Amino acid sequence: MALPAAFYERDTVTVAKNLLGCLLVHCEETGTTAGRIVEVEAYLRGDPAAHSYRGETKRNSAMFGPAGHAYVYRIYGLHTCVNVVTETEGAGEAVLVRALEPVVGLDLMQARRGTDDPLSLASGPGKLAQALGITMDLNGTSLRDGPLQVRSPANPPELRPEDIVQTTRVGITKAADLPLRFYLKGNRYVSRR
DNA sequence: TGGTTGATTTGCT
DNA sequence: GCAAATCAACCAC
Repeated sequence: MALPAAFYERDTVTVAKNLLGCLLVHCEETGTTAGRIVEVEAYLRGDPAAHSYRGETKRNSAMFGPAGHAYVYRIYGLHTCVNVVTETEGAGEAVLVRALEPVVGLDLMQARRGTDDPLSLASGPGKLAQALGITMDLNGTSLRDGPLQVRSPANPPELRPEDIVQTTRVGITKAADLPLRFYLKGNRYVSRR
């Protein structure tokens, strides 16, 4: 089921850790695809690596919108990345979803990604967006009642603190030393170890 | 208004 | 290991 607004209206690191194990679901006419979130990164206020660092712009405006909505952006002209907006409206904080373990609609994901290897379907921010068919028109939409949703699994497995690895973020040049990346320990679908 | 830049992926050396 | 692909947004002039 969809998560309550209060889930997102907490400090971003807490939300990031609690998103691990949740499902990211995309429902559309073509079919439904979904995956379990196994890797995330937090982007905070005052964080030089965050898109919100220099204030609100046309591109990052969704990051300053209400918590529980999506911030979707395009990178390198060809890849799309998905964020979960957190904290309070105007904070400019979000969690980047970096990897999924494919759960629903594997055939559709394989067709979109052009590969059969389950380990390559969604093990990266650009890959998972492509696998789920996420496009820029989902930018700013609600993750609680829109076509793209975050849901709690039917039987949430118990997640202990020692099951989560905390380390530095991937692919950034600024604030590269901050330990704001989180992933499920030992999970084979994370983007890199 | 023009030059620069990525929260990436892929394929080739 | 490294470079290309590819473009909208951003920022300095």
